[in-house]
Amino acid sequence: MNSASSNLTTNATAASGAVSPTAGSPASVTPPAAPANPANPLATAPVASASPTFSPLYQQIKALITQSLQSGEWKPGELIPSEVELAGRFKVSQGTVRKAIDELAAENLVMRRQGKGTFVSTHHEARAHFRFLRLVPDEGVPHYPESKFLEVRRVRAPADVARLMELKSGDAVIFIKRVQYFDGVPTIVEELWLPGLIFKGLTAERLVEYKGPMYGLFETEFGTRMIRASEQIRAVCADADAAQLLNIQAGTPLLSSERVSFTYGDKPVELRRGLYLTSHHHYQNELS
Amino acid sequence: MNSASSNLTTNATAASGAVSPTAGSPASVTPPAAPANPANPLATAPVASASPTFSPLYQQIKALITQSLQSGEWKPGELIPSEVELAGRFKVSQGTVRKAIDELAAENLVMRRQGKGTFVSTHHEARAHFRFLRLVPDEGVPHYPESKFLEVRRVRAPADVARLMELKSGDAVIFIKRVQYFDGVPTIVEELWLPGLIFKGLTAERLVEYKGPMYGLFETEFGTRMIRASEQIRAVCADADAAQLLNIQAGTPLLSSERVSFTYGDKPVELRRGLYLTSHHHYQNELS
DNA sequence: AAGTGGTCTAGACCACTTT
DNA sequence: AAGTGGTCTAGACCACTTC
Repeated sequence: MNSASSNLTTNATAASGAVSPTAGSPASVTPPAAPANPANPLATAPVASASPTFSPLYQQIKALITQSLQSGEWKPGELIPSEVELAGRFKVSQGTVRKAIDELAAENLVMRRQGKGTFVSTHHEARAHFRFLRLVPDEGVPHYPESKFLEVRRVRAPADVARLMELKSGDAVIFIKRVQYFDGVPTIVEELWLPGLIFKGLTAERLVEYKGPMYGLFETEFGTRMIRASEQIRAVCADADAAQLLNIQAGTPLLSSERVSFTYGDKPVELRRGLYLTSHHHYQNELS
Repeated sequence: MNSASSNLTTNATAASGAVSPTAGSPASVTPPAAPANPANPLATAPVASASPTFSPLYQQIKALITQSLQSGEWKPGELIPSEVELAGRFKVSQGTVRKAIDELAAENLVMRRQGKGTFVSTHHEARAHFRFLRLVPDEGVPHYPESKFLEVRRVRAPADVARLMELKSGDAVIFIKRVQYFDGVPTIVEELWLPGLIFKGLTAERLVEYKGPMYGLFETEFGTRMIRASEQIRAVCADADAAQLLNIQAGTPLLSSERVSFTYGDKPVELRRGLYLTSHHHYQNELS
């Protein structure tokens, strides 16, 4: 319909100059020299009252912007077009674009910076690092642990892993096992499962040479950005393996966390099972 | 200044008719018959550039509304005045009131319902119940546990409790100990500390006869509404006392949670220490 | 000075609820 | 029909950043 890629439902494609809802006169019905003709694009379709698939314009704009984020048109860390430009592209007002971006910012998909513009969020940022790392020291300031990788293998997904990641049992996955150290003290034993299809070229070497959070590497090297995660936490006893790796006695109570991380479209792209030693650290959570 | 109780800083008191920023012409500089003179109330004070205490109008409105919530002018569950009415009261546009309420809704202080109005949030709601209860069964739907109260006493605050609740060591506090049962199975042992001053009339009888979440009782009977909490989670071993109460062996790993809850103004009003049995339940957390 | 996001206003109309 | 919140527009000006 429109020159731009706009594809707004039901109403859309209106809003430019003079598009009448149904068969009304082009730009009439408005007071003489009044402020303006809103050219309201929310005009419902001819007979479509009780619209079944009603979606506000700004939600449609939000979806379009999200598509551009997902497709990589604007990459993590980059500047996205200004509100004015997006408004022009989508043929809506700046206020509508603003509301769409407001929600994206609330979901941490983009970050606004007054005077500079709106940027695609990235895991390469101090700010983002602690959004998914909730284990903090009882004393002192939170900081990032060091990793030591024990295993990186291509395997077939066990049934339970496949179920949580919405794969088929036996699908190719990458299995990673590592220990994390805070100030030299082993504190976390972690096992990760990643879809083999997406993380094809992931090797132990790349993991080792990469400094910083793994989500940063995933985002940069594999174009897969984690945007949300769901975590289940329990208390368990250290088994012999964990005890040895964490240099503690078997039977020591540990925090067990099972996390499924999602990328755009609520697609699960990581299963992470961790055991946390909470003698000098704790899992910090804000309820609001 | 104003007829209403408005007390907006720096700018305020403008916005009615024609108030010029400094010494400019009353209602000039605008195009001939243009839409309107916004009578912008954000006009900075005469020489106050780089304003030290700049606060947007809607933040000031938000603070005023929060005050009314805190003072009990509008009680939990009640309808607050409409956006139009508040706009009139504060002498600002509806859009500004809307933005203030948007933030209050995002913080769960109020709830908007299209066509009906904006309501003060309350803990007497299925929706709110699980905002602070994160322990859910591995199988089946989340539901609320039953309580059995073991102790309700007035005591003097130990040093560690006083510190976390911003009281003085030795201040009067109410101590509560209870066990919670899911489907008859003891699963949570909890100790609560409440400021004696606020919860003066709280007795075991009232706790026992009250059905539903304690935060509901606190809100209704003591006018204290919990709006936020900070939680620290660890894994520990069950001691003899917990083992007996939960009907498990001493040494069984348990989730330990220490929660400080806050009311308006970030004032701590509850310390809650819980031990959770996570054999058939888990602590559910969404990272976003 | 120009460009960006941030705030504020005013007015229109839509969707929903209640009378 | 009236009232409420929800969406959309248009325009003005402010605060911040960069050139």
